[in-house]
This record gives sequence, C-alpha cells and structure tokens, in this order.
Amino acid sequence: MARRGEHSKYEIKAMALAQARALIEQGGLSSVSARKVAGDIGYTVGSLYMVFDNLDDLILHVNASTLDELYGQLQQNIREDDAASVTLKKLAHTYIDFALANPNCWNAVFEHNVAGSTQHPEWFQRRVDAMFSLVEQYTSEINANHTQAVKAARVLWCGVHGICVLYMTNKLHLPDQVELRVLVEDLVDNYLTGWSKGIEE
Amino acid sequence: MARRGEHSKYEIKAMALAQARALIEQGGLSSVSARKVAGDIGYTVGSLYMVFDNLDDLILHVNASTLDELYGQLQQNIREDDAASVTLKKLAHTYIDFALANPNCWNAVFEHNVAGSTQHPEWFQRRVDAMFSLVEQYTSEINANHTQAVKAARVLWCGVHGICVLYMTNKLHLPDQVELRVLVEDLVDNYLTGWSKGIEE
DNA sequence: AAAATAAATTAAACGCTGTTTAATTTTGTG
DNA sequence: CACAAAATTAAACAGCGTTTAATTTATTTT
Repeated sequence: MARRGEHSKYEIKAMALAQARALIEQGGLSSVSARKVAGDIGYTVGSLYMVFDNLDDLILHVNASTLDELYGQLQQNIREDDAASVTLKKLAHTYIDFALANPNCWNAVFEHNVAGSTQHPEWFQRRVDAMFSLVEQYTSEINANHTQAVKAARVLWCGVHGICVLYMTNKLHLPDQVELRVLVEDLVDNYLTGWSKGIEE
Repeated sequence: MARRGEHSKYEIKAMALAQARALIEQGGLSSVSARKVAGDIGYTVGSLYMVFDNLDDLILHVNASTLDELYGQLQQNIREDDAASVTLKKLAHTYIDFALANPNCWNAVFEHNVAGSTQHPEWFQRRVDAMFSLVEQYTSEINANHTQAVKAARVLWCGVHGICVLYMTNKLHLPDQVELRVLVEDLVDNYLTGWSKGIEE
C-alpha cells in the first residue's frame, strides 16, 4: 500500500465531503462538480473516485450528514416534561427553522434524486426513517394504537415537509398576513385536534 | 421574412414541447437535452433557441402544460352538489392519482428549479396560484373568513403535496398496512375536523 | 428575371460536465 | 536496491447548454 503520505483515504473522503458541503451551502447543488471538489482539496478527480462510487454517492453522503444535523437539532429541542402535542409542534418548528437557516443544504436533500436506482441505499433510508420514528414516539403518546400512531406521524411529517418544500422552492405564494410558521402551527394544531376527536369516539 | 417552409415558428415550438414532454414521460427530466429534442423533431439546436430563451424555458413550458392538465382533471372531478369536505377529499385524491399516473411529468414540475432567478415567471406562478384558488373555493365554503380559508387551502394542499412528493421520491417508507390513499384521506379528514371544531368555539 | 436583403437553419466552436483509461509517481516490502 | 502495489495524475471520451459565424432558403427590390 502506498499513498502520497499527506492524507489517508479517510481524510480525503472527509475533506471532499466538507468541501462539497461548503459548495452546496454557498451556491446550491448545481455548484458541485467532481473537478471543483477535487481541485479545492488539492487533488484531481481520480482520488475522488477512489473513495466514492461516483458524484451521486458523494452528494448522498453530504445529504446524509445534513439529515444527521437536522436530526440532532430535532432531538435538542425536546423537553421530556412537555406534552406530546407541544413536542410535535416544536419538532415542526425546528424543521422549518433548519430549512430556513440552511436553505441550500436542505434543498439538496430533496433536489438530489439518484438517476438510475429507484431506491436509496440502506444507510440513507435509515436516516429518513429515524425522523419518522422520532415523530412517531410522540404520536404514539397520544394514541397507543401502533398503526394509527405510524399513520399520524407520516401524515404530520409529510405535511410539514410539504409546506416547507413549496415555500423553499417559491411555489407557495403567501399573502402578507399569513406567515410560514403560522401554517405549520395551524397544520399540527388542527390535525391533532381532529385526530383526538376521532379517538374519543 | 423567410423560413424553410415546412413549419412555422409556432409549429416548431409546439413540436419541441410535445417531444420534450414525451422524453420526460419516458425517462424523466434528465433525459431531456437540447440536442435530443431538436434532433427528434428534425432540426438542430439553433431552431430551439429561436423559439425558447433556453432549455429551462422549454422545460418550464412543459411543466406549465402539465399543471394545466392536472388542473383540468381536478375540475372534472368536482360535483356541484357535493359537500365542501367531500370535494376537498376528491381534489386530494385526484392530485395523488395524477401523480401516480404521470410520475415523470409530475416529478419534473417540482424537480426543475430554475438556476439563477429565485422567482418563476408570472405565467407559471399563475398556474400554481390557480390550484390553491380552486382549493380555496371549498375551504371558504366551510369558513367564510377569507384569511382562514386561504390558510386552510394552503395547509391542505401543501400537506397533500408533501405526502405525494415524499412517496414519489422514495423517501416515505410505508408499512404494508398503510396505503398512500389512506394517508391523504386521513390528513384531509382530521384537519377539517380540527378546523371545524376551531370555528364552532 | 436577376440582384439584394432578411430570415431560417445549420455547423462549428467554447468551456464545461461525469466517468474511464492509461501513464506516472510514490511508497512499502522482499 | 529492486520489485510490486498503491496513489495520483493526465488524458481521453462522449455528452452537455449556449453562442457564433457560416450557409441555405425565401422574400422583396430593382
């Protein structure tokens, strides 16, 4: 085994990921290219293909780390003594706040769809599932029925995401009186109210 | 003025749009290229740039026609004598059905984000707004307060879209018991129940 | 009818892209 | 020191969006 000695494979991988992420932060997904990333960290494309399958693989790893960061922030804002409905609302707001604070990274997660395969690799899917599971923890506090709790978690999270994604891609034209945060508040409130009523009966 | 005589500008434009749409239907947005579209209709790229600003402009026009088709299907499934809540549910289902029936065209509408400008051209925005307005018609039947009806329309439509977009991009992993149609049903039902309860008080 | 003009259309070029290949350098080992 | 293996680069390929200049075609003018 031989290397230039300066950086290990892991270091090169980490450097490439960091630089790709920086490029996305600054100019969005379209400003990432193999030559640019490689050049910025002092290598040529070949070294990138040594540690990543291809550019999609690289971007998928950046997106995974974005999801990790988002997951961390979701966890941080949870207070054990809050009611489940309060926690769910906090999670929704944290999601929106993260997207607003990291628009390009957040966008990249959903903008980037791997061309050929219809499925994401397992290690990526796990991150998506983890977020649904987090929400599910609190919907199941409201309704112990597992299937119902799963469904509610999916619906709530998808709903919050839908508001977010249409807003971030300039397809949600809000009147001045209506704010983004008010919409998610309204969604979670009304959905949970309706859901609770369904349980009572 | 002179032309090859075979086709007028409008005809070329229409042919290009039709072919671009066909390519999207078959292989998604990534299988559209200026050279491919031009070649398929018997011209070279130059003729494309005669009738479109650029490739983004072409795709934006395809997407606009997709939205028109979707809007048409939404209108078709409306029965005047249905209750507003029933109509809203029908609209949601029609939206899902359209996405499932035209996955690549539907995806293209949301996958394609014009690089430079943050805003879409007016004629495109109008199509998006038209859909929200359609939903708004029926939320305002439930609550006459305009601001509230606008908000509910946005939240419902975003929610349905969120479910749809995460499902279509393989980021929504549904347990076998939970179906896509059940999710939108659940969303609309519970949201409207919660919303109605808010009005009563 | 021939010549001039203007538009339509093409061909070619520019600089970029992801990816693969072969050549080259560097390193660790026998 | 020589050999082999790994790291790294350089070059190539086929494609991309877009712009430019050249060329064909049709219309207008003389």
